[in-house]
Amino acid sequence: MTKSKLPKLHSDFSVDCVIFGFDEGELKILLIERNKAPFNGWKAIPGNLVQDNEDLDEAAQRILYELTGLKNIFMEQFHTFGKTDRHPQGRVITVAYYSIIKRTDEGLHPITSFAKKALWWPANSLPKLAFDHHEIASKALELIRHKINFEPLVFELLPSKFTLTELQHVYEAICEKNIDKRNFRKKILSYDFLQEFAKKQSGVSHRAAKLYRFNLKKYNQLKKKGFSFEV
Amino acid sequence: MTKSKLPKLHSDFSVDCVIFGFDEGELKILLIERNKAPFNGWKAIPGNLVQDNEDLDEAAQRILYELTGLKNIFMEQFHTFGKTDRHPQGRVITVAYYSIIKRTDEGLHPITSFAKKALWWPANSLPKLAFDHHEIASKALELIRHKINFEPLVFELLPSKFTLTELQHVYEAICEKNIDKRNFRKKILSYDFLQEFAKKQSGVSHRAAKLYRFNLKKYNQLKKKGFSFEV
DNA sequence: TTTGATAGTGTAAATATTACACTAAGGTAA
DNA sequence: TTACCTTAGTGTAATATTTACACTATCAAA
Repeated sequence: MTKSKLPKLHSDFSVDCVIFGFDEGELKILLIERNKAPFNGWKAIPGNLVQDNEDLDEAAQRILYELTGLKNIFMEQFHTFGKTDRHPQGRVITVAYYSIIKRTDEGLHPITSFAKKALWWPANSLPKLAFDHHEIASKALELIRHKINFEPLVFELLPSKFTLTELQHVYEAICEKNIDKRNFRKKILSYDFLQEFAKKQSGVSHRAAKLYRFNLKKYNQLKKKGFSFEV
Repeated sequence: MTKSKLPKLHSDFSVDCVIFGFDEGELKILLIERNKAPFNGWKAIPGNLVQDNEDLDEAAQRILYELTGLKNIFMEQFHTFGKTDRHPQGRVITVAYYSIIKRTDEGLHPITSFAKKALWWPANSLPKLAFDHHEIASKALELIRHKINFEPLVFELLPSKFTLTELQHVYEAICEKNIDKRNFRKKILSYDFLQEFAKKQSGVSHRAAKLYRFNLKKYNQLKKKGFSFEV
């Protein structure tokens, strides 16, 4: 059998995008309300079939945009879900992606009619979800709870200027534990990848806190030298 | 549109199994020699198409067995590779699994004619491989180099009775670094999940070393308490 | 000018990590 | 039977990291 006579193979598979944000002191997950069978009207993780000419990463970008309006979100693949009965229309496996972003409500609306709307939901109390999306969301949550201790994910959740207390609160909310304020500050500042702004916080009715930004360049330099981030 | 009238979806996708073993002081990877187009005669990671009625994990078990004769190997999914042009016959994504096992040559032979033979190859100097299997193998290697520091993978590579020196050598070979003997022993024994046998090593022409075994139960107890393994 | 709220800071004790070199045991060969 | 070769097995002091813990500083609003 020569190469050119081999039978053509065809596949249907999907990607699902688990997007986390942080707001009102808690971790949120981005859901859509489906506008299409199966599971019409159900809440779901934004996801859809991959096109034939599309790499998986590209598909994730396109699909997230079409269903939620969010663009240029860096997502990383974390698991592929493939139970035989996970999709009522046949054998469809799905490659799940995750990302962590600064929560925004601007431009948060579906571009196609596939979804009725897009909405943020508390990650700790998921509603009933379409397909096996509960399993997918849970696995993503577990993953970021672990990763947050070794990678600078939290800075994706915060605005570009933040106070150390805000930073600490994000850690505490996601890991569900209390952290000693002095030790936290000592440690995070010792890494030397946070940069102080000249201007302080304003508009608060108490002593204004210093504002910081995350210096990715410095972080990467440190990382290259074998430095290991841990909170 | 009601659920029952939805179009049937069909998929072709594969799994690939990256299996690591340890022998002659170095890490080995299990390859097959393909006996089928495309890439007839090439070396490849054992892998094949998933059947419609098969979960991914089951498929990995079946395919590894058919291509290499190995049975009941616990494998874990680690990444899905999905470039549009990765398969000459069309759009086929592949879910890659990895495992780490005690190297064996008994029963190491293909069950089906899909593979000419199965063989161990040094993981650090991969030959030319079919498809994108070089990328898959490299990613798996990177993964286990990282995981070995946080999970008790090494005990999968060793016989059930081993000496501390043997254990140390596995770490040194995989991480490509030297470890201080006294510090290594102090640390690994302090975790208290190694159990000493009454009988010592035999058949060596020097002082016989104590034999140990890995106590998974104890390890899991410690892990539950929030203990974190690190070498 | 007092009050309330959060920012910001230091130290001592405990623990973990590192660097480092000799003696012990057992088999082999002279 | 002794000397020797090879690998097993062990301890300590110096340094670095982690933990626990409580008060003063600043600012705005009342």
